Amino acid sequence: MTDALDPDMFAQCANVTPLIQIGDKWTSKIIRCLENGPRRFSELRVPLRGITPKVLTETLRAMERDGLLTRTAYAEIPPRVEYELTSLGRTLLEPMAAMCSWAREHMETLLDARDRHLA
Amino acid sequence: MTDALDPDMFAQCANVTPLIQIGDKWTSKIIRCLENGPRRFSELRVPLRGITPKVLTETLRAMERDGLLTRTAYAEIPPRVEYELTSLGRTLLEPMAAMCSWAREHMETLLDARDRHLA
DNA sequence: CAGAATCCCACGAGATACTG
DNA sequence: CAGTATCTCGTGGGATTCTG
Repeated sequence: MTDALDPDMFAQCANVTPLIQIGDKWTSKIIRCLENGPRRFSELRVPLRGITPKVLTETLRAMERDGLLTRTAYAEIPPRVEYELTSLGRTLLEPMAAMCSWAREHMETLLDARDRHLA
Repeated sequence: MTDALDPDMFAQCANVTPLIQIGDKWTSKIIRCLENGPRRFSELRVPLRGITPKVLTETLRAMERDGLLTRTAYAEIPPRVEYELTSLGRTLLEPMAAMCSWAREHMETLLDARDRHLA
């Protein structure tokens, strides 16, 4: 059902994230990663380009605490843990879509203005 | 035309801002402050509860650089400076409304989950 | 009034190494 | 594989003081 995450799925978002953000630096990206179903810890690390395990753990714990996602650990070897958006977490997809839409429409204008100001 | 800003206009947003944010800590609040027309430096300081002049200046300069607002200085004594949203800046009002709407609907649920997790 | 100049600090987040 | 445990550091943002 869920295909592998695109390693470059955030390549275009480099400038967007600092301007419009949900939660901390990584929260909104994690939400997008979980949009199509549960994902494993290692799976998330791929598109989140070089996030350290420590920071990923911290972020996931905070999101779990806020009821945005659930953490499910399977007693297997090797261990497997899956993260999945809750219904509350999924409600964030809507405002996020609005922000992405804004970014697609206006981000270039903003970056142009910024560049012009450097000259 | 524009009434004075409500000093407590952000009283309810204390928990919302850290979760959903545009730009840095103050940007989204400044946008709201300018929603109904131009405002002066001192006028902005009121609802922005204890923002220091340095930080306010930095934030306004960054927003000006990004083309979100314009700065107009009048050669008077005492000096008067007005800040006003550009059309680009006004386009942010729409995604902001979506986020505020989300907050109104779901923030309590989130804070409940957070509280429950502390127990 | 609208800032500029300094000084300062917490904390988000990265690097690195280790483990059940 | 899915984390912990430390250590470290940049910088966003605050406090304070001064000025055209």
